[in-house]
Amino acid sequence: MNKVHIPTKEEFIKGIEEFEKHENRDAMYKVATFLISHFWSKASDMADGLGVLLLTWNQAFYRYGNFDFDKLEECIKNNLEKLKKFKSRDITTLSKSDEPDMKSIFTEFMKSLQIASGNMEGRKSPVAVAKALHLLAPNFFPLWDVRIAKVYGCYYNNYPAEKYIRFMKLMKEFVEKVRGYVVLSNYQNKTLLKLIDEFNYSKYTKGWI
DNA sequence: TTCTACCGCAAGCTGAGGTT
DNA sequence: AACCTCAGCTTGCGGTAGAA
Repeated sequence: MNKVHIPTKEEFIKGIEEFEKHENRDAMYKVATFLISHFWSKASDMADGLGVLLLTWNQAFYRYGNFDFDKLEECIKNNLEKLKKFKSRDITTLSKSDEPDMKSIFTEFMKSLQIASGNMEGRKSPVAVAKALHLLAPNFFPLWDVRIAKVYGCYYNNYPAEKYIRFMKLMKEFVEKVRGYVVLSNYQNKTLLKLIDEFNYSKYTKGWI
């Protein structure tokens, strides 16, 4: 399915409500968001902030072994200028000319966030990359997981960066359609992309609605 | 009461093997 | 080529039943 199903306002809000009812790890998102914005441009502290989220939310992946914080710090340093630009952007401004930068940044984060030791050394996680990029540019990079990616026809077993770009285009359309559904200040100033992930997670990953 | 063994599970990934 | 399904992987933790 490559066509975006746009929910009604009622369905959308129901998804967000169910997420908040069932999912109690959301505190990590707030803490990590604060750390990233507070320590912006200090790559080492930013890496710690990302770690807060990744090692909790993405525990299903990192239970096999952690990523290397030094590598992540290096990756953030190398991409800080690009990240700064994306941070100030909204996904609705996404254009074809962004694709080379997005692709290279996705690929570099994929390398730096791979499992760094143990039997599963080298294993990569496109889901973790999206979480990291979203924290760094919360109005520009969307969140996904395997179930959500499949529903939107963006399953990432091959060419994950390309699939993520495809997913971004779909989420851009989603944002444009549901913009008027909610007043963000009623949702602890989460971004629309975060709320969309809560909806997607409730509907497609968990089947709560 | 405390120790032990066992079960179930987690905002996932990979590969093989299928279909379209 | 793209896409999907599903078993298998692997670790640490909380809960539980039963033994010591």
